[in-house]
Amino acid sequence: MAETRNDGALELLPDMPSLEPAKAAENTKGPESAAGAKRAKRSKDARTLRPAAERPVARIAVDMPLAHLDRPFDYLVPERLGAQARPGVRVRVRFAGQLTDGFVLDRVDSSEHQGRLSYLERVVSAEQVLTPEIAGLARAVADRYAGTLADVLRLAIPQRHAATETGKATGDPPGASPAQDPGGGPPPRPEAGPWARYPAGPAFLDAVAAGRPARAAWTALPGPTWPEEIARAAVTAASAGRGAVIVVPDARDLARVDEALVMLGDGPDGPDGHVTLTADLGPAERYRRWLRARRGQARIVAGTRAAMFAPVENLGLVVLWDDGDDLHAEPRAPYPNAREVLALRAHRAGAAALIGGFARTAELAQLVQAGWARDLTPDRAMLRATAARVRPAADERELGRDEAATAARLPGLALRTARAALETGGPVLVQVPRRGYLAAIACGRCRAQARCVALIGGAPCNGPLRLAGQHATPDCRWCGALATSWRCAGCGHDRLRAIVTGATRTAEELGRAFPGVKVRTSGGDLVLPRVPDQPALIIATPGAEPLAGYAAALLLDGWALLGRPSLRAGEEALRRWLAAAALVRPDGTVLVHADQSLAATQALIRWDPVTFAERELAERAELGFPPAVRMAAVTGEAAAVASLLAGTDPAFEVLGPVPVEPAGPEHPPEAAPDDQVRALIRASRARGAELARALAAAQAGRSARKEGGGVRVQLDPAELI
DNA sequence: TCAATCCGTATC
DNA sequence: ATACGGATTGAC
Repeated sequence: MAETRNDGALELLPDMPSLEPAKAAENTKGPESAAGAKRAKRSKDARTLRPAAERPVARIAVDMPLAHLDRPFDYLVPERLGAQARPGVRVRVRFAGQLTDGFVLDRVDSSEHQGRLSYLERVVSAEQVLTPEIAGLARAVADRYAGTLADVLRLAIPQRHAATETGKATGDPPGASPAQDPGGGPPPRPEAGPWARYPAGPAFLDAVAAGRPARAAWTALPGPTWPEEIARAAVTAASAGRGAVIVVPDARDLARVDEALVMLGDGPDGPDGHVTLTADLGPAERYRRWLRARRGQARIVAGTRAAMFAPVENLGLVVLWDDGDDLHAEPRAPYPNAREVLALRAHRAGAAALIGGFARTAELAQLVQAGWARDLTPDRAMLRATAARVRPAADERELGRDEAATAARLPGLALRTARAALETGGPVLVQVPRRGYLAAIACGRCRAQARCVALIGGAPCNGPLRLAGQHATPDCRWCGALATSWRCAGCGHDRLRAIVTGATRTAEELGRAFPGVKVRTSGGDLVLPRVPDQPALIIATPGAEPLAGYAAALLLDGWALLGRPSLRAGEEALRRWLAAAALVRPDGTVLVHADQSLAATQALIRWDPVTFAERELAERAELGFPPAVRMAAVTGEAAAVASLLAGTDPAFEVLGPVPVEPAGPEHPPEAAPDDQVRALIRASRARGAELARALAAAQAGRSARKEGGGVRVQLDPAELI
């Protein structure tokens, strides 16, 4: 594999002649130092070891987090490891005198390196865990995000579990059952199933079956069929002898995709079957499943975020469900997003891509606008037949201005809608943005928000108070202190009123409004997977909605979703609403409690996420925000950020730096350490790669000069404002 | 004159 | 990050 990279980082390094290690031998009688040991080891190696006859040089990706050392290093392969040290295996090498982990990227005839090469210390295992495809992808992801290959490889390759490699620990001899033969003859036309409901659905499946790299920006029809649609696409790829990678936001979605794959006859762990990967598997099980994919025993890998790097053989399709979910953003450096990684991966591998959900992100709209992906969306007639009717709960009480009044009671229309739906015999979903009882409370007289007066280091904590139940004592969301005998700091009043009503309180109120109707809550620690299609009120926080065929959904407190101080507030609100509305039967009703003049509300009423995303993209272009442009966030101590900015091309537009979130009413002070600043750097999309390269070079320079203070570089961070 | 310490540079 | 080599200090 050709491990080339754009060498912005290397240009900063002085081109020093290598040291001749010859004089090392003279010094060996010195004190027993590590250095002496290293020299002794090296010269002993040189005397006793011979390089392998075939391709004696191994190019190694060393597990070294330093930005200026992010390049392959060459080692000699000793004769005894000649057969084992194949590309992709884990090795131990002596690097700067230390034994370090690494991967063999390639075996070559000779090295460009001027100095003398060390020998590989040992091959950890013969398993070729780093495939050429993943090695290339990891390099591309590191470059895209101004990060290091070592960081990406740590995300991509699970920890080794030695016993699992031999199969002894699992009692699961690989390849024990006979494999069905996928080859032979032209691919039969795949059965479209639910894809027949999309104008471009059958054509997309045909392309996957034929191995063409069709790339679809998918808007899923409401209802429970999306897992089957994903499974059909994946099975189509597998039947054509290609691999498929499916990434979903969480374990719940994964269970549904898993179920759909089984339903289509793709048994888990079976030959040519699929495996599922989640973060909560133990190291042994995780490695076992991952190895099944790597060894070509499972053509389909479905999993959460980290599965985006799963090494399936002969990749033919990548699938990403609900690409707007923030769980798709990796929180560890270099902070890659599953959508970007899978798009990059499909592009590099010549694989098809199926990316989307009920909603559409501005990022996916951008991929369509750029011509990279094509719309895979239902037509209006099919939508009308499938989606529930959405109505706004126009609110007489000045939405948003008097938050307390808005949150305190349910709109009358919502109660009437729920009552009518319950009479049809189905469950009613009530989506409430916040969990708990009262998530925020205020003085009953002057309406100032109730805040914590506990002293922390001499200063009042000032955190927001909440109420865990009707008769509970208010406690602080930041420090947890109980506010016994609370009194308003402003006016001295001692009665509280609600500002933000949570799911628990809503459940309580609905229970009173509908005596005799079963009320259940789902959210937080207790998520109900599914509820029966019987009259009941199901109160859920966004993302925790139990599966059911709901007769109605009430989407409450939309202002709380839309009012968040985020660039993506509208997009996120629509995404959560559509996810809930998609669970409602076609003849059911959805009531959205939000200002109907807002674009997100309109998009829900018309069930038109595509136009909304296009408009969102146009607005971001006007504001100069991603994905219309490429943006980097640089965070750290003021001096460190300044030095990094000094090391990047002054031609890029720099916003800031500004102090990071001065401890404000929204976040506890600990979340924003003093002296942290953040700068944003903006580049046109055309210069995006250049920006990443410049930032990587600046990081390399800082690392080479051992400048202190970490600087976090994030490209296109999810939350800009 | 020798060793202890600091700096700069390289890490195959 | 270490780990070196060479320069620089400081005490005999």
